[in-house]
Amino acid sequence: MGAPKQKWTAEEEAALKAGVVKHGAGKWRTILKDPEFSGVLCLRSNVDLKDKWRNISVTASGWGSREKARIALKKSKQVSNHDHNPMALSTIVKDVNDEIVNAKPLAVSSESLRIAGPKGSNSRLENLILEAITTLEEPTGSNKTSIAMYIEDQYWPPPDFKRLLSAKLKALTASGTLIKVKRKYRIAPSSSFSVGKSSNLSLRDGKHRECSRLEKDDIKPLTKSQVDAELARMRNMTAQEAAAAAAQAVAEAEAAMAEAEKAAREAEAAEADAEAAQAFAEAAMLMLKNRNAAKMFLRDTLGRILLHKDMYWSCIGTSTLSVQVNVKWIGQLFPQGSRTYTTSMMI
DNA sequence: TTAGGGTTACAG
DNA sequence: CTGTAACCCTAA
Repeated sequence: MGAPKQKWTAEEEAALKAGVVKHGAGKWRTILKDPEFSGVLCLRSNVDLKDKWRNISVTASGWGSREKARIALKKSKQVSNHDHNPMALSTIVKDVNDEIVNAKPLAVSSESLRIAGPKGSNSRLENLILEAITTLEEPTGSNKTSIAMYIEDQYWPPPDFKRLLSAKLKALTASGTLIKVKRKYRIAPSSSFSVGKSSNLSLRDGKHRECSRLEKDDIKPLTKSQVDAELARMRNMTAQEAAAAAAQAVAEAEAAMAEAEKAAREAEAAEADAEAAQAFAEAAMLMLKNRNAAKMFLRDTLGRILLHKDMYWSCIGTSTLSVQVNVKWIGQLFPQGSRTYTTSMMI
């Protein structure tokens, strides 16, 4: 009953090889998460990568470990390479790697879009579909075209993707994961995906660990303390470093907002998270205010820089900074679909 | 998560 | 029917 066999495209195979060159064979999960490859390999799981690599190794060398047992019974006619060598690929692959990077430098993808599925066992495509429907937030559900457009926008699916999508949508509807009404798909209420309970959105490791639990009680101090730390560090920075730090701050905001988005799915938490977003805007403002170099940074870039699709840093006149956070994710509670928080400050 | 054995779909 | 590639199962 499974989905039809999904043959590997040349692009996927090239991406896999490039990934192995970059991270090493066996680091399948790492390769999959690498933004450089995640677009092309969006429909593949780590196990898929592993299996495909095994196939490649077998056919390329005629000597894969899987083949060893069988080869004894079989032909001895192959005159080619003697020892097992995925390495032979590495030189070839290096070029392929570059090709891919140049062909489509996937915009260093926003982590916020990556929503971890409820379980790892779901196929990649299934997760993408759920992610699309969730993100699109269409009240009556999303039709196949919308879902396809979302996925194509975020990733780099193979040519036959549409067909696979149709098959998968059908299967998910049949299994009750999705509900189909008038050619539009919604996530079934019972699906654990829509109830952001145990899903763990993986933030960049280390210092952000505190972000991974955003409860209404600790979110505010958390955001501020983060920024305070940034502030302390920025005291001795050059203009460029300050600019980088500002960008970093936005990245952290993005991560925080991604977390908030998840929490916001529970109606009660939504308002608290909105406050958190505003708190962050204020804290970020403080950071910029206390740093002259940040002022230069803003001026150099014409006074208005889009740092994030939902966060704007503006320069009003020559002495006032404004931070604007557009909170879309509480659209379920607010009919207009979004709410904007703005704070301004003299610098 | 990964490695490796097993199973299934598909092409020739 | 046979071989191969994709997919599944599960121990570690």
